[in-house]
Amino acid sequence: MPTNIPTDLLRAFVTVIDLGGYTRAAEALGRTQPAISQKLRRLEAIIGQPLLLAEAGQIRLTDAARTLDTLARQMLRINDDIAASFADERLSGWLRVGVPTDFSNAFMLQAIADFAAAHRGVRIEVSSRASRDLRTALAAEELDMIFAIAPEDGMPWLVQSFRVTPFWAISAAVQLDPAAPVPLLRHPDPCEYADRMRSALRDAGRPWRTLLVCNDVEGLVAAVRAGLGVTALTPATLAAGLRRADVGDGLPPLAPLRIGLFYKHARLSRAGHGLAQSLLARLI
Amino acid sequence: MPTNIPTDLLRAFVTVIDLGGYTRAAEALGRTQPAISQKLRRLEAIIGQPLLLAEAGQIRLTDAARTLDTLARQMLRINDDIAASFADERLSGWLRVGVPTDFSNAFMLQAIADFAAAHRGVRIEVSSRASRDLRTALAAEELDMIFAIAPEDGMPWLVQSFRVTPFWAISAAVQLDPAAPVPLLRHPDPCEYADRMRSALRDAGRPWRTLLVCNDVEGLVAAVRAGLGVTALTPATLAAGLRRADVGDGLPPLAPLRIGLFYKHARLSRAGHGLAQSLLARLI
DNA sequence: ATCATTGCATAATGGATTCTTATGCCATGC
DNA sequence: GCATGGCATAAGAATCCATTATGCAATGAT
Repeated sequence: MPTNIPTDLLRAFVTVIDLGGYTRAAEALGRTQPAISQKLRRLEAIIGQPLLLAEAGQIRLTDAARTLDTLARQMLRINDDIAASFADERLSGWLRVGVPTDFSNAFMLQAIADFAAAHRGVRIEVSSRASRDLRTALAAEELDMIFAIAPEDGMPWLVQSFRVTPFWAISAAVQLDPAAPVPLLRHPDPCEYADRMRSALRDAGRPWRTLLVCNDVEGLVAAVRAGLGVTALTPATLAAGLRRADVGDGLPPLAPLRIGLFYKHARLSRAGHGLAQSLLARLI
Repeated sequence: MPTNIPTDLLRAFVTVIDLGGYTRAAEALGRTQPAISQKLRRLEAIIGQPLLLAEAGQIRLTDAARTLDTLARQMLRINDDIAASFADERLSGWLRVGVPTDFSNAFMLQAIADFAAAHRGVRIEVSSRASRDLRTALAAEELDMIFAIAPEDGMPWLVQSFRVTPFWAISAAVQLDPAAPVPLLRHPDPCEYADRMRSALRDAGRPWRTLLVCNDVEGLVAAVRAGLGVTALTPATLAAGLRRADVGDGLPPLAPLRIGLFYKHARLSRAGHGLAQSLLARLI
């Protein structure tokens, strides 16, 4: 007989974190402040460890709380999926979505566009920046929902993550000279893909030369297609005229990275949950 | 303010399905039969639709119930993950795990072996069969937990699924003759990979010839390495001496398939949940 | 330094929820 | 025709949970 963790306790937990206080969480959830206090206490009793430390007007998370935070958000996402599956209401609202520059590709935009087409009442504003800027923007509530690279050691507001393995892309018409340094085309630093290309080459003892630094993926793809050099792409960004390159071309495999969906449950509208569900269904 | 779906209602729901009756579910959950009845009624009130129809000693699921079943199991899996995260107990027991023949590769076995090494009290018996046989075995409770190909139209006991995109593998030393029929190495029918290879070739108007039919992946890989022909592999099964082949080699892309983890919540021990969690963390 | 303010904890009460016991109903099978 | 197994329903009892009222600690302003 497994332990059932009441959903409303988890909801209270993440709401307190999202809104930074018991009193504000109580307002948002339509309860009084002592009710939230008791919910947190009951949750701590179930978990068997303290979770939130009230400290100088700030909420501090224990280690257990950080672990629970990620899992609780996953569980609430499914809860909201269930609710949405049977609600059958017209979604509407205004959503500010952030995607990393190196992932703002046709695939993601297509998925968002499809959702927007299916829910005409939802206005979506997509903003494309570096992952770390996206996380700052989510914290500051300038964005409602972001996809960003997820640090392996965890980070607040992570709802779901999935692995993406980048690979080398080269023009279909070109063979790499194994004697010459690898001609690298990449995004400007800081960039997870650039990091992975360099560390893979470094580990393999293969020299390289950066030939082009370009902000958007389309530019890199065009340059690769023109035969200028190689870059790291993902299955979603591999375009016509390009092929994967691998050990056969003298290029070492690239380490996988982890993309995460982040949002604050207490801040996201039903339309936001709908979009999250729709995107994750296509991504996983 | 979103709807919180009480975890215990979902637990009752899947337990009734898993054990095929209210009375048996009541025993398993340590409640009386009317308590389970009422839980189900409350869940139906939240969902807004009838879920289970008692019919001739059998439980029949409505369409809504089938939808809910998958999501409820996902939510309970996370619930049990949370419980396991803070329980910190020695796992022990006996687990019968099923993996599809075309997925019983080193990667999966390694992951299972790692878990077994970390939890010495758990004895694991891995059984490798065709996906459809695995599902029958799960239904008959000859297996506790299976990975199997998930039909797109849903199927009972699906807890989590993820996409796998197969690709063509060819010996690194060989070029395919574009004029000749594609030399196919494959598993015996029924096989999802074989289906995908044939339908991709058929759609592309490319003729093929089956050169070898072999039950296990290792045999196919050896044959591909020897230069006999091509087969469909996944990232986890791609071995040394092999390379991906793609449109550049005259081979059309293969359709992705969906692998699912299936188990009956009411039947799976804590050790089983631990293994599920451990495997999914490495797969997603 | 003092006092008001903000924010969480705690106690006690009332109400709502949910379990149990008791019982009824409807199949199926002998 | 009657017993049996299995779910539904009703009513009482126990539990759970939210509220009001109040206390306490920390912060910040005068």
